[in-house]
Amino acid sequence: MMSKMGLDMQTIFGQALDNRGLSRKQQAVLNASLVLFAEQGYDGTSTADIAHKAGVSEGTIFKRFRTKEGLLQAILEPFLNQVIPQAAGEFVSDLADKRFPHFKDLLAYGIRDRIDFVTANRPEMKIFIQEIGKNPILLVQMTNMLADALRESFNDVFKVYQDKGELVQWESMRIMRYVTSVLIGYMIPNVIMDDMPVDKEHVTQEAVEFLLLGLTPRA
Amino acid sequence: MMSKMGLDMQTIFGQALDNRGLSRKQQAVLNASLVLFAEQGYDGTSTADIAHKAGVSEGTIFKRFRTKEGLLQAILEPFLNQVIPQAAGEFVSDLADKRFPHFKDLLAYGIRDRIDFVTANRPEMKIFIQEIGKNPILLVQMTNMLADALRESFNDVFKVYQDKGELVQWESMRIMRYVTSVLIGYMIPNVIMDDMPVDKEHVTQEAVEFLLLGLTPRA
Amino acid sequence: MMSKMGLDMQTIFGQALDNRGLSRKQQAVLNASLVLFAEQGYDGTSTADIAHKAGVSEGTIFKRFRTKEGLLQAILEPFLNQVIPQAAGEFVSDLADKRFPHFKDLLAYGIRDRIDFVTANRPEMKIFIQEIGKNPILLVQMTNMLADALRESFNDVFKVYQDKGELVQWESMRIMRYVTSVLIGYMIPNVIMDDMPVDKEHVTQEAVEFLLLGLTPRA
Amino acid sequence: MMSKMGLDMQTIFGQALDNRGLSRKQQAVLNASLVLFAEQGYDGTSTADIAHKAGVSEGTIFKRFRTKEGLLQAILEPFLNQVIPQAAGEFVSDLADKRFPHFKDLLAYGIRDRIDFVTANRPEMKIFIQEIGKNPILLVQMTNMLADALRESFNDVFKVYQDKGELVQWESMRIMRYVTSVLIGYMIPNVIMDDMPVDKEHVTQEAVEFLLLGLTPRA
DNA sequence: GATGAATGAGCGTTCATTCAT
DNA sequence: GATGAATGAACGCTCATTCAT
Repeated sequence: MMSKMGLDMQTIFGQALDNRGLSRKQQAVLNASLVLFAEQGYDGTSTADIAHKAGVSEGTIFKRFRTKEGLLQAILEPFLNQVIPQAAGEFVSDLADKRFPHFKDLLAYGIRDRIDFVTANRPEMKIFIQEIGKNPILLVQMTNMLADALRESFNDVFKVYQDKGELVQWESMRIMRYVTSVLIGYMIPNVIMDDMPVDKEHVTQEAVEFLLLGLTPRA
Repeated sequence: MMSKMGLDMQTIFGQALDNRGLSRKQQAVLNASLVLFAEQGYDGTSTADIAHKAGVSEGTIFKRFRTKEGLLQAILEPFLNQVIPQAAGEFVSDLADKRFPHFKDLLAYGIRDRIDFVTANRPEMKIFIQEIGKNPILLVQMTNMLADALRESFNDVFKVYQDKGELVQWESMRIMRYVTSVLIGYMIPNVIMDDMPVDKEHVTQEAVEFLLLGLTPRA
Repeated sequence: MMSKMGLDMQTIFGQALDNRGLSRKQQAVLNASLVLFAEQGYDGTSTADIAHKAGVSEGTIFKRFRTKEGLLQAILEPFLNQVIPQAAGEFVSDLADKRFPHFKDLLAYGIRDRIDFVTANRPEMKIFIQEIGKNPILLVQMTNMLADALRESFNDVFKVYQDKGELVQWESMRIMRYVTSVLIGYMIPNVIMDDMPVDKEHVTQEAVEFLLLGLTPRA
Repeated sequence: MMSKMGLDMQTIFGQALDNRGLSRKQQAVLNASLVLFAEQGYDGTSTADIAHKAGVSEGTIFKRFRTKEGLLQAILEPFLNQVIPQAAGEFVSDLADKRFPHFKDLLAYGIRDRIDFVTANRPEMKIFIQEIGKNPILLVQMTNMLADALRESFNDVFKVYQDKGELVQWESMRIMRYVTSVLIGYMIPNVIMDDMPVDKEHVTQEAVEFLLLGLTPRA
């Protein structure tokens, strides 16, 4: 299901591809690209590398994906078509549905959830981060889209706790900025380093402790 | 206004280069590389691009810097081994010298100062960020270096306010993590986008408000 | 006339190449390299020259041969490891099979045969000579290889005539040294100069006359 | 003193240089070139290598020698201006002066002498051999010059022994060819390999034994 | 006379892309 | 649809040569 954000990736990437309908070989190409782009970077990976790892000929890559850039898009497009709905619509409605008794509970749940999300999408994250360096517009577009899509939903979610006096009366995007910043601060080394595991409970506990302090109004 | 720490990167960087006896043309090569690597990435910049922008022949680049990689190192090495440690050391001793009456004052001063630092070193920052994607060890090295260099100093600085009951009793690196994360959250778009200015006072005021809340012990 | 030893280098060389599955274009690359390396030397020949002469793109060279050095090896390796040992082995067993009545006959036959061999492999010879100047170990390796392979065979062949009193009682390699030296003395200008023909019968007659004198025991 | 052969090197090399009158730095350049060209070949040696080994600037090389090719000429020209006179005029008149009682004595003396000569000029020899591969005309020119210059002198020297019945009645250049070929056969590995010493007495004894046999008329 | 920074043409090599099979 | 040989433009880099000091 498409998120209600109506996030049209065509807008970002032009000819987005429907990855469903890919043959097994084409899937192998996509998997090989994902791993190699994440490991060695987009520029550091040759189409010959990809073809070899995927066990196909070089021609096969271009038959389907037209250009090397098209391969990158085929990787990032579904990532952005799921990341954004999930990080946005599903995530926030999930939070709303849960009707946590206290903001603290919501925070802990949300942080654990996002740690899982990042962990599950590490290669795509890494590729995305590297691409942002070269194409910064990606970052702004995604940020703006997220902001537009989530502001109202988070307004609603947060209002409950703000009314209870459990959450500062800042606008929801400012609150999200701090939560996100702290989370990123903990996760960046884990995303960038392939072999650095994350202690989910420890991170969650520390982050919640700090954020709760910073986001709870003083008496 | 530049921070009074004397954090003038032009000065530090310039001296480092003078020490190497770089000629005007080689300086031009370094400047062109700095701009182009930041704008288009290392891989996206050809040595012909650099030579053209610097107004020199391609041979001139290799005469002094041996390889394209050597050019990157000539940019990052002084940044990592001289600029950052020096700036960090000066920063923390500066904070200690100032003997701010309250943690709030220290926080505001420090944040403004680091915004200036980032602003003054935007191209190097951007190149560094991009390189981290390919060579994650850089990140670990820098983090460890800074942690080793600053832990004790910050322990001392923070202890004053912790004793006064103005600062939570966390270890200094944890406190720094949150300050840094929040600051990075505000500055990343500014570093990555060439043309996105930062509203220093607004960012300082917001960040201080949140961090003060999150780092002040509850009654 | 080609020697009946079947010393058809085209055949041997060609098979070696076929075994590698070289396409027609790659064959053209090898042929062009052979001619150009012999004419202008390895260093004096650019890969662009080779590509142009072979009627292929420069990329084609590197697809199969990896490096320019690889091209040289693809020429010399079969020459050294297949052509020369095979030719040497066939040569000596051929000499043994013929059971010439007198050493004089053997000498004349062998000299004519080796003149044919050198004539048929002039380009490879020339390249090999030039490479020896840079990489002298090649010479030692080949000399040792030939010595090991041929000593005993020549011992047997020569013994017949030594027992008859037609050949001095020196060890076979010393005898070979003189035959080879004289032959080389006659052939070197022919190998080095592209357009200098050799008068096979005249050389044979002169060389046989001298060698016979020098290798026949005095009464 | 110029040899009486009147060997005008100008003819071969155009602008031959008078190496006398070279400053100490220029001599250092020449020495460095000699060693490096012999060690790594002409193409394998850069002018930067030479300048560094000679302890001068690159400009100095070109001030005096115009081009890298000019350096090669400055090395080979005196070699050819001494080698040829010495190998020719002085050598042959020396042989004549000695008035050896038997051809055998002349042969032994001459071979020892040429071994010494080759040993003393190994680097130049090696460079010359390498250059012949690229510029075969050098070989023909030198061979013809030697032949023209020496034929009559050797005719005279050899006639003494031919009249005594100690030497075959071949023309002197044919006799020289065999002596030279055998000597070259023994010396080539020594010239090409830097570290391969030559057993002068052993070589002399073996070579004389064979050549005497081959060049003495049968009863 | 000597320097060495600078040059720029040319090199070997890579690689995304095409296309005949 | 898949192949992989072939392409050719572009790359990083070398090096003989020049020239202002």
